[in-house]
Amino acid sequence: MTKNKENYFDQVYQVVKLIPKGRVTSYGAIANYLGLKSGARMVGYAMNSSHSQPDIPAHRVVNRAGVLTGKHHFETPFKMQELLEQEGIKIEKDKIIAFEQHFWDPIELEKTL
DNA sequence: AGTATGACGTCTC
DNA sequence: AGAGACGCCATAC
Repeated sequence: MTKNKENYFDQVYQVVKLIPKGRVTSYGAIANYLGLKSGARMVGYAMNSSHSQPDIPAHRVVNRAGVLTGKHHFETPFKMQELLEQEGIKIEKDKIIAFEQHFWDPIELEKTL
């Protein structure tokens, strides 16, 4: 398979789809889980490509500060905040309140095993 | 084909 | 302690 580019792009999609409802994670957390400590940018960029994926809750992925940096890439800049609020997450000034409280890390998956 | 930029994060000065 | 620059891999022009 020469064109089988299972980049960590696909890995990111899998992890993002595994994010439990009402929980959020950060780009760095995913990158760290995949082993890319500095590849946080790629995680976010993968989200940009997430338009090719049907079930990518990109609204559950925010930056390290819990800020909805990518909200502008959604259907509407308010869609991201709306989706998060629907899951019980409060947002203020595009920032998640009690971010660490809703923070979820893919590492917990293996840790729970 | 090469350059520039990007939904971030960490290191260094 | 605050500000600036770099790194990561891929896509776009």
